[in-house]
Amino acid sequence: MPIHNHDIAAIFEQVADLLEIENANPFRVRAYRNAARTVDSLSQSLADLVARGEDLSELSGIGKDLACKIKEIVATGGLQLLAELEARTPPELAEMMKIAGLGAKRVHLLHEKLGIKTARDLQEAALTGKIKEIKGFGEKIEEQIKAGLGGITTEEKRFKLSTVEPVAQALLGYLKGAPGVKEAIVAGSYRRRKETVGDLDILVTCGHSQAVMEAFVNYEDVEKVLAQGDTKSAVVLRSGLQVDLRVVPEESYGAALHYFTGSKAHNIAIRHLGVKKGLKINEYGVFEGENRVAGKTEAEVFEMVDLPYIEPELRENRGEVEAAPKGRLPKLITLEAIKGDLHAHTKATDGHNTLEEMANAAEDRGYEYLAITNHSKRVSMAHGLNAADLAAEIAEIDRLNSKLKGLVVLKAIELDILADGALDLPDEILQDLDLTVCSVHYNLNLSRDQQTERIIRAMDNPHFNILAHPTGRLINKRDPYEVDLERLLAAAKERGCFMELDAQPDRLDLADIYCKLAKDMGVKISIDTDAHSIRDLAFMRYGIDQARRGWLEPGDVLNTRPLKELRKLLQRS
DNA sequence: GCCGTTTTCGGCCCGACTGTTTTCAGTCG
Repeated sequence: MPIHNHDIAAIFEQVADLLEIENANPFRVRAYRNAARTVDSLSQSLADLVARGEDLSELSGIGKDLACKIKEIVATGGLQLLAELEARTPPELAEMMKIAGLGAKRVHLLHEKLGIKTARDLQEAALTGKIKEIKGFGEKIEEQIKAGLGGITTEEKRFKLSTVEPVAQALLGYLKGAPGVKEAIVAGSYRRRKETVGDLDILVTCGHSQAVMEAFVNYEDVEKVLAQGDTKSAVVLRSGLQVDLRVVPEESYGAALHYFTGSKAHNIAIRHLGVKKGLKINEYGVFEGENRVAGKTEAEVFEMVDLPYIEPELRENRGEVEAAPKGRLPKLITLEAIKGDLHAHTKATDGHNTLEEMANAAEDRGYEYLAITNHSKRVSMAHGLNAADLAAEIAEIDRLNSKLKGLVVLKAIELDILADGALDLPDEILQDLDLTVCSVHYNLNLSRDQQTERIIRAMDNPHFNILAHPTGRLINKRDPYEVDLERLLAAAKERGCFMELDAQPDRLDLADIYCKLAKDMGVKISIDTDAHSIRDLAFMRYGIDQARRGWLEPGDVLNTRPLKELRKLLQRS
């Protein structure tokens, strides 16, 4: 079983939790949490890096000690330190920290004073009223614990960006209508356009904050008020989505927007630059001693630490803070740069619109081209096309193209990559196409090596152009299949193939960190909607969001090319 | 445990709200 970066990050998080409960040096705890974050957002596999003998202490937040620990985890699957911690401190205590109101200190006290080791112990203590008798605890905290115990096993709930968007926009509209509100904006991971959002952070400037806070907690969709103060309130909506509202003075708007947009790691890096220049940076501004020297706009904040403006999508502390002063920030792709969509279905298989309807909708979007990529025969569930069906579709597209003025429909197909790496239609028919997208739909459970080799074998076919939804993941539903993306990218580069960024909000596949890896390795990405209806063509903007998070510029993207140039790029060999 | 054009030792981002308190610790983001 290969060790994933995610597994290593989880072990470091667990170590951090247990150390914190043991009241260890808080900076040591932070070091483990920082390392977990670094490891989790790395696009290359640590197991591979270890195998290649690379120096892991080059990674930010990883020193000599943690580099050794990573090697230990890769070699043994576990960590001696964690085993020792778990022998001293019951691991279930770490789970308890997920209960609202319980942190490391209180969990430690529960263990020390009442001998609580498990969630069951905790429940019993809460029900028999023992908890409120501990000094520092009370009635309310005991109630919070009782209420929180039910949710202890559920995983951290994150909502898809596309799910949250209408909720956020409705609430934002409501708040903009509240008395005295001047500016209102959603910050946080929503503004960074992360594929999933844990909660909403809304920032408001206004005359009198109390009226806004009142309006906020009385919003019709609010189920529970978690906190209500003069400058900060928090609620849970009926959907379970938590929303935090912050009110700041106008002169602090930029600093607050920067602060609440995050990410946390980015903010820490920026503050670190501030500290070096003798500046204090917080949500109210940039301060030199007592004097506010900046804060009205975000650009001012960056300027104070000698940086150009950094786009929200880049603020993950994945190199943007280092790249910015060197003038090496990417000029991120925008929706307007897209000249066409290279993955779309029609009624001929599992789409909902006809060829002509799809073409007209694409033309309405101002596209130069649209590739029709219906499923091939192996995907029988979607009534995949056989060679004769495809021949008929090609003829139909030719007829349509002779009528169309502003748009060219490209003759294409979404081929299934069979378990042995063969493509599921004969080469004779494929040579009549403008391009192919190829994807894995079945046998998702192969080993990492087998899956990688299967796909590379498919790329060996000269008709293979674009690997569609390259990891097969469905956000919050299905993990990516095991595959060595770095090898796939190297193979694609060698053969003149491309990777898709599938813009379906359920997929967003490739993920941001792999888009950046592809860019770094010189493999172009095709941002496609995989549309099954004319409405789905609008998913392109989610793909753009993800591409921007992956540092992609127009030049890194295949379908920013005019048709003539696109055709040239699709010619292999 | 990490990190270094002030440092290889001594720093490490910062503020709001809540609950249990009589001035503050803990939690959270």
